[in-house]
Amino acid sequence: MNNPDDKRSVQLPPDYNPEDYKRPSVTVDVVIFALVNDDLQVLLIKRKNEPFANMWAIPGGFVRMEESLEEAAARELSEETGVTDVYMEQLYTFGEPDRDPRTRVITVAYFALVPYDAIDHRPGDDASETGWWSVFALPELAFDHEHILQYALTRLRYKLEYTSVGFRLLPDMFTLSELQQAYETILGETLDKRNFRRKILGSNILEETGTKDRSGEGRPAMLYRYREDALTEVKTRRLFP
Amino acid sequence: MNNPDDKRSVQLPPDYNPEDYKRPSVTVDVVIFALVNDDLQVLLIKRKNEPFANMWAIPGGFVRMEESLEEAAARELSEETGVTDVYMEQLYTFGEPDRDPRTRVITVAYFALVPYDAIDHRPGDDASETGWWSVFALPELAFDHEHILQYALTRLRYKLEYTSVGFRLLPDMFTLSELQQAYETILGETLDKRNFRRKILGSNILEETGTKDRSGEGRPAMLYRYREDALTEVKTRRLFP
DNA sequence: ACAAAAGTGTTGAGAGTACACCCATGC
DNA sequence: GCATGGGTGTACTCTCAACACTTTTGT
Repeated sequence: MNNPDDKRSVQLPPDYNPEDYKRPSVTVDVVIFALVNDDLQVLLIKRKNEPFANMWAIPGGFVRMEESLEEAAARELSEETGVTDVYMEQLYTFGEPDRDPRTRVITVAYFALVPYDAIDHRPGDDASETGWWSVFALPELAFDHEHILQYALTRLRYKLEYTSVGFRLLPDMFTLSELQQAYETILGETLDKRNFRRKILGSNILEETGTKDRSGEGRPAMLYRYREDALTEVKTRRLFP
Repeated sequence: MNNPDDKRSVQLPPDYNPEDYKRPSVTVDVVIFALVNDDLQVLLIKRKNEPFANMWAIPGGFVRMEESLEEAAARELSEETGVTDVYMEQLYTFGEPDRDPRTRVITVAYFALVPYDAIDHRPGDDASETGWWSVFALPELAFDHEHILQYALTRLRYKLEYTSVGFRLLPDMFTLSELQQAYETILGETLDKRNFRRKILGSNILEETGTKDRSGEGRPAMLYRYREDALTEVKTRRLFP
């Protein structure tokens, strides 16, 4: 895999044209969110090379010439987690000239919501050290990744308020209490159980599975799943009628 | 430190592959909206060269090595309209490998809202033919620009529903009827006058200028201006309490 | 005085919010 | 039978949406 950090000098190709080399590099970075034990965490990679050696960074890499940005982001996600087919959306493109001290790098940032139980936890193929970090207790991050991560977190919270993507962080089947717990963890506030259930069920994005969760201590809870045919975006009240 | 402008050698990844080494070009495209005679229009440029010669396209250009994406977008806007300091936001980054048939071009799209009276209408310095086109009657566009433009229009309408950026298309001072007319033009629906005024004034983003518009036929209307200290984003009802 | 556009309130409906108790199961 | 979490309804408040007439000016 391309590691944007390991670089060495080579002679230029024969069809060298100075104009071609004044192009910025383009990378994709993917902020990968998951819920781990009622904590919202992100996957980070420990850098091995300068600059920012031994600091943590958001996973990412160069966009290849033949792949789309979405494909590049999905590839990065898959390489790090083994997961495909999860919720992912383009976040923003960061392109300050000095964000990478070596050269001009423009990065198209994505964020992904991954059910923790779907993640492949075997050591990464590129032997790089990865780790899950709580968004509430992050290490110092390389480049402008702190900024990107905070932006992603803001967007995730905002998105939770007017859509129902929260369940994308849960397993295929889940209880309403688990879903409510997820929302409370991410939004950082407690929600009323009856109102929460009324709104979620009223938005019609979930369906009962008919089975019940027997793992807990008290009364078994109905398991729900996402209705594939449902619209994720729940229309909120508009500013203008 | 590596010098990105070094013409004799460049830094490459360890698993160097000539295909990977080619970098995509990065451009910014700016969808420039203005209200012209109660019509929502965009500024387009007629292409003179292949591909898509003689077709219309969204103004844009390469990102220079020393400028940020925002600076590049502002520069393009200024070159085409002479306008600075208007509302502009990043829209989305489009990077399908085949969107430009010549080579890989990733474009960071912005959209700008320009008061029509602020536009410099002298012929462009680069002698390229530019024109304002109604978004409701567009010509065939080059590349994937039709897609970008429709995306921008969707975003603008969506944004109007939960923020109050509409007045960014109007002169410094404007009447509430003009503002309502702007919203109706963009959203494509009529709005109730009393409810509109109550909401706009209630959101506290405007202030009276104390002067009145004497140009119309009937009763002169109060002129308002944007309160510089106001928050543009009006908080809407959330999905979860 | 009349044409033309500006400006102004009220009411009914629906959604949001706050709040407390019974139910099903395992041990 | 008790501990544990699951599940349910109602009343009040507030925002939204629909609706028509008076006021100010120019001619």
